[in-house]
Amino acid sequence: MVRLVDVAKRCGVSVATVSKALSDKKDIGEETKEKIRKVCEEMGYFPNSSARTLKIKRSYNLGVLFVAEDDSGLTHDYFSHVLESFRMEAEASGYDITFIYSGQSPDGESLNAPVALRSMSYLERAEYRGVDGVLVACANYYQPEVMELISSNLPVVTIDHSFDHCSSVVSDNVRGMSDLIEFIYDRGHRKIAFIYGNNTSVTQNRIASYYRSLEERGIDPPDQYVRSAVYRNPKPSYDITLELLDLKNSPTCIIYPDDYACIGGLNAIKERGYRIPEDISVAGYDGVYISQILEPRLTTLRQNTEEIGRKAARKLISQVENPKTAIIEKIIVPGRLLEGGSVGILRS
Amino acid sequence: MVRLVDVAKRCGVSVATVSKALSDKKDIGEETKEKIRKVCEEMGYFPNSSARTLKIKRSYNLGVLFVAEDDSGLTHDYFSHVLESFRMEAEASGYDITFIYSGQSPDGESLNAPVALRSMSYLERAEYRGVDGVLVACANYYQPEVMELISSNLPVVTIDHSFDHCSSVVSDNVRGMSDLIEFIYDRGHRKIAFIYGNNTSVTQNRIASYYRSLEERGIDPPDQYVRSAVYRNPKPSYDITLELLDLKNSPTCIIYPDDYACIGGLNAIKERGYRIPEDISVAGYDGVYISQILEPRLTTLRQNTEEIGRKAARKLISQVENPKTAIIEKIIVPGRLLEGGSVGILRS
DNA sequence: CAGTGTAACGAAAACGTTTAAGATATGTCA
DNA sequence: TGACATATCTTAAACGTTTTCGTTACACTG
Repeated sequence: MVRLVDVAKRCGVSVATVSKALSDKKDIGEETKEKIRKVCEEMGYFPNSSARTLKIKRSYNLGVLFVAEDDSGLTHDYFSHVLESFRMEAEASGYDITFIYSGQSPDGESLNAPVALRSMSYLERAEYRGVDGVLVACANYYQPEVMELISSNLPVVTIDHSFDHCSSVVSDNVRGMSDLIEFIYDRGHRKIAFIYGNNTSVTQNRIASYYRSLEERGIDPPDQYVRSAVYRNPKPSYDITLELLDLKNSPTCIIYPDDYACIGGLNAIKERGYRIPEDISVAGYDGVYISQILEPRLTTLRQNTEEIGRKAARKLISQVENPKTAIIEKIIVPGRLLEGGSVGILRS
Repeated sequence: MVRLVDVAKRCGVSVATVSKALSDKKDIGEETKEKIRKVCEEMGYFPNSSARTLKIKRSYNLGVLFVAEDDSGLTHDYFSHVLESFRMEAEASGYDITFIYSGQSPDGESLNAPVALRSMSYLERAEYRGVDGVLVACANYYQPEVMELISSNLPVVTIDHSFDHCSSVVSDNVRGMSDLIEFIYDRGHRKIAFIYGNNTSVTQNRIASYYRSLEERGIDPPDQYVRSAVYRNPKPSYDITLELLDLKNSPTCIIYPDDYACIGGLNAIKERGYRIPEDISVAGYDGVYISQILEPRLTTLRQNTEEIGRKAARKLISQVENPKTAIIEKIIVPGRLLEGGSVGILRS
């Protein structure tokens, strides 16, 4: 590793001069700067981020806290897309990304681990690594550890959940659901069931929007039409779909918690020998890749994960760089309806 | 942030003593150690990783280089599972994870970025952040930048590609393909087509194993049965499937590059009005989640992503911690055949 | 009692930066 | 010409650790 002192020697100046030249301070002569830059290039100099972080207390490193409900972690379709986009935007601004997790090893037995690495909380971990800010994407925002992090004075941006003391980027679930209902209603459906996922604010918004959108159209769905299932899990949706199909007054369209759960429904429907969309219509949510390569393509609401990730990165970075002036706000990102072919036109 | 000097004052000892007590050196008295540990706990002391890294030149941080062919990055199903498992294992050993990427921002215009952040190569980035080792999972291992990293003296473990000067963890594609062929053959199929993906060593191994497994059974597949498509892309597989179905001597079973591509095939088959597995059989590869919730479940070869990620982490960490004695090796991880229901029994 | 060994701790340098404060030379102005 | 401002560079302290090398006190040995 070539250090400041190496290029200083080569240039015949002090390390301070080199340091200041590189950060373009105005008390260094222009031709000196030029020469230093040239030599740095030649020697392949790069600053040592640890030394730099230690001194200026800015690491240009962002933490990412990712705890999905089912431990799916990175493999979660929605979150991984958000993260990828977040990563790219952060990258473009010169930030690196480090995962944050509590260091509670199974046995506390990390033999070679750094000194005193008893389990840390998320916040402690973030401080230990000196990250400048943290992106929190997490199913259960009310864990004490998560709350501690969010309530700290570290810049934090949350995804799909809002607190009043930190910024958030949320997918517009209210609008998403109403778009879906509108589309389905316009195709003649009146008996629309909704199977929803785990209890989160996302789910609550979708349920509220479902009821409101129907109400606006003079529809009061029976209780049996609104059922609880599990995100990304086809089995509960499969079971409930069978029950819905067996109702005396069965729905003509079923909305699922997400595209994966929807596939459980598809299987139930096929099993009963019904065709989609001729005999019954279905709609998913998320618009994951798979939903658009199935036949028929799913009618679903694609959440704009790129935009969510990008805006989250921008917001977080702006908070890091302008701690005084950055505004705490809730950024709502609309999705887009993918028509697919799983919702049929109903005439009767 | 509470520092060493803070707990030193509180304990009435020097910082050196505290530092040594925490790393359990033998030249500190037992009761002193006990007291220091207690005070650290009370005050919530954690070391500053930057200072520590700067001094000891070990960051307890691992880099991850992820470049998929199609820029899917983290959203790549196979890699994201490997990474998740890698992360968990690293976490259990007290290591954090940071993404490595070249810092070439679109315009080189990261105004607030650290000093002199012109674009760095992967290696430079890794050195800049001081990571102890790097996991490389990447489609194109022959990019100069990737080669530079792999050829450096930084500990590196590669996934699904082997070089003789660094360790690798690879999925057993030879065995995987032969297991698949064996299963299909045993169910009576003799006309087995193989649509393969992009040209990588993984693909080459599968192709070779396909030919060899058939040869062992006295089968010499016609050239039209072995076709080139694209990983994770249903369209080419769709097109080729139609062509295969239209052959005079059409196959009774088609093996696809992966489960996603297989879905393209499924659509083609449905379009022709054939049933699976009654009229034609199909097999995927990977065993992704979606493949097991479709109806019929895909017959596919599940790659053991957890094991691959875990072994990669163990290997990398062992190389980091025992630079002298760690063995450079190629670790081969077998997959497991998932029977599914997409390969039927052929009698004639 | 002089010498030696050992246990327990501290002083200080070092890691590679940044930056406040100081130093030097040069130009400007009254 | 002396005072002062300005431009350019250097010195040195600081960031929070780790670790080498002392130092001190004490016990033991012959």
